[in-house]
Amino acid sequence: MSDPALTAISPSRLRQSNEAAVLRALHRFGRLSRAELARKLRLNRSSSGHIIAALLASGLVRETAEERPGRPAPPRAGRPGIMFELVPDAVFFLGVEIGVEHIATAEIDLEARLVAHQVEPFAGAAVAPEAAIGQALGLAFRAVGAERLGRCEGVGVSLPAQLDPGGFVRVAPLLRWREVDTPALVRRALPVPLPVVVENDANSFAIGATYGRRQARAGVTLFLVLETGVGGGIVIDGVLFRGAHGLAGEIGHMAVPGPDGTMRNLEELIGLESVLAAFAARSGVAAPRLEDFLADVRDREPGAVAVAEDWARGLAHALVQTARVIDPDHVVLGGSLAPLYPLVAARVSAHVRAMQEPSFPLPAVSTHDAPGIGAAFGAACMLHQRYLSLERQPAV
Amino acid sequence: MSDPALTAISPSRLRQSNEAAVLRALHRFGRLSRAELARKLRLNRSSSGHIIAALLASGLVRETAEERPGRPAPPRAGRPGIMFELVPDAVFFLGVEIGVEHIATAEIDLEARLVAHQVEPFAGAAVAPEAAIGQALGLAFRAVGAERLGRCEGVGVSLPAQLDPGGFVRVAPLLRWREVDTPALVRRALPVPLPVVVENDANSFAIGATYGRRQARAGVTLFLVLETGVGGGIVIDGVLFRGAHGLAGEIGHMAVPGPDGTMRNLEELIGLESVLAAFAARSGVAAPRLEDFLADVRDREPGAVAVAEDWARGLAHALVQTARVIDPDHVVLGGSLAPLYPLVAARVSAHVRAMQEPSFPLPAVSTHDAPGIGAAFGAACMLHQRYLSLERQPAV
DNA sequence: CTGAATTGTTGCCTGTTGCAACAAATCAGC
DNA sequence: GCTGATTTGTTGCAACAGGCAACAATTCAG
Repeated sequence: MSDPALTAISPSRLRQSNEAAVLRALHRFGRLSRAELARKLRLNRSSSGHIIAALLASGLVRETAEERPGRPAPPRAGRPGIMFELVPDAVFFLGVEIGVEHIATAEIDLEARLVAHQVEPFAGAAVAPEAAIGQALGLAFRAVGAERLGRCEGVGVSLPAQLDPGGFVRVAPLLRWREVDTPALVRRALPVPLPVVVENDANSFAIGATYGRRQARAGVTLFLVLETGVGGGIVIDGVLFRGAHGLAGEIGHMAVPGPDGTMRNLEELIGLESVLAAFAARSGVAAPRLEDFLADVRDREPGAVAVAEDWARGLAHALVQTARVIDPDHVVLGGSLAPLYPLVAARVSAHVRAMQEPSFPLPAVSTHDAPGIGAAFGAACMLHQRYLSLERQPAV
Repeated sequence: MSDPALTAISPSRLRQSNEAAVLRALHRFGRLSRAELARKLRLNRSSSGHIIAALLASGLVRETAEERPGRPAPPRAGRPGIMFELVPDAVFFLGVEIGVEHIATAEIDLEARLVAHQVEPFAGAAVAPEAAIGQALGLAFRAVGAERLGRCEGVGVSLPAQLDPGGFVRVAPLLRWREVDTPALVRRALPVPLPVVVENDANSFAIGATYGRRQARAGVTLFLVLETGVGGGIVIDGVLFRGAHGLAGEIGHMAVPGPDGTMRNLEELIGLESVLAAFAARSGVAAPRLEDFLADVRDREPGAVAVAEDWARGLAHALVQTARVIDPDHVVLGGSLAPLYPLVAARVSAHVRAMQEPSFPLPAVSTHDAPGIGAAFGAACMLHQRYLSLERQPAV
């Protein structure tokens, strides 16, 4: 309700905001001295000293004893600074992914590094929202001892659903949910009050992939999750762009001309099921597995190569159409079909170049090998990001 | 260079930021008392009193004498508040558009209302950058008396060019510019040092159209400029989204299936020249004017209607593809072809609905009647927005 | 060993907001 | 018309943040 741009800052919020800025800087640069912090944040050395003292007292930051082995500190005149770093296990964040076939959980520390994860089979469409959330949170908190509970600073939930900005589920066809006040259910299922974020699975994946790669934090990055469906998320300068209805980047149903020239849905063209079906038709294998297809492409079997070529053209078309709209500088491919990309990268590039005028700047395409818990990891990252943003509020 | 998210706040910046928040609130709500301001900005009444006192002293704000006639203030217990409002002519902002065929200027006041504008013919492609900028700024400042010069708080320049984030022109084919350090040229041509912003014409138009309509400030809005070319800009929560290379929303070269099913460039399909050419072919008129075409569509002449139907399908396709990527809640059409939209709105909607699954949320489409100075107005608005943002810096 | 450079600390200062109390101004009800 | 309730604006004081300048501590270069 209250527009953040229309909120004034009070001195206490100012301190909170500056402490968060120090935490962000430490997260980004690893270890810094008071003087370096003062320079980076445009503070006085005395002020950064005060802030460091407060963060030391709260246990979020500590002095680093040993020098980093990799960089032996170039000799410089002057008194050497005392380096500080985040205390990784001072706090932690949980993420859970409620999928159609499995539940995944992830725990990350203050440095946003994965410290624990679990995957468990799950009959998504057969479980009611309340039970599903209870099961997922139960799995996540089971691994957390009672003595560590107080150090949890937030829980993120990822769902294959269309969500409004507050996390309310409008409709989740794959789970057969409809009009579910997920945040309320999550809060009720929590052992202690905690900040909660509920987000779409593709968007969660996008944030998680951003957190995993430093260079993607600046600029505009499009993340695509290539499974049977094709999901997507957009991250702008490290912040998730949801769109008006949380559907930004969801290009799975984008219309793309198929090999025969007729318009098709993108995921009918480059989705996992369609690709395997096309491979089956061309190779004669009855129910091929993805690995078989990838192996055949690697071995340049003509049938597989033809299917891969169609895939490359479809992907290229989607990339070009998307680039025209959001002008990204990075595209990151994830999901189980992502390993196909390196095998046909040259073909994709050729198609892209053929469709664009030469002066048009092209995004760099890369793949992200998610270990199957990408969405849960990303959901946890959303709370890490929030914790390091101005609002380190007590609870929601 | 310095990441804004990594900059701490000092008490003096805090005050500046809170003063700007008061100005933004007054711009948005028109007139407010100290107590109302304190509630909206979550400040103490005493603090808002101090801030108002400072703004009164600087002449940016004044007491409003008479009650607003429209709303006769509902009777309420308690001492009535003293209302304040912006002083419109305390400062002003200039915008200039350097086009291919004309130069336009706009002057807006502190309330972002247009107070003066000019248009002058101009041989864009035949004038060197330095001379073009000199001519445009000369026209803009000629209307400003020497005694008002000190109240100018910024100049925006709009160009049909691809620009990097700093306003440096990479290439402007229509003007035949290449690698031009426009901000430097503008600063050199200014009579006094002033904040300067240089922006693409479609992006300028987008910001200007946002400023003109209140409800568009929140959410995601796509603006399309329909001329011979089709330009575009995206505004997210009132802030221009440029993309990685300033090309976000530039969907003119998006591939769209034409009436015969083959893929075509969007602007070859729905651009002004193509539409008039198709109309000429169908109607037999040699060199039809746009008004003739619109009149024929209105009169339901079969040839014109057929052309309009193709246009509607092309536009619908572009809208659907774009909606899949950025998920906007508003689409605003501008440019000389915009008046065609209301005549075929039902057809566009029908095509859009046919291409989307029913659950997909559709953006509301509307038209914006730019008086020919949309880009210049928008360029000025960018400086207004900047003035009301935290950074009210002395000059650049 | 000396000088230059850099860091961290320490008082003191300025400036901003928050708080509480109070006077002023209005409405509702008797 | 008067009283009480309510809201507003003002005022003095307190709390607290960061800036500044000076100083001691520590290191390197010559």
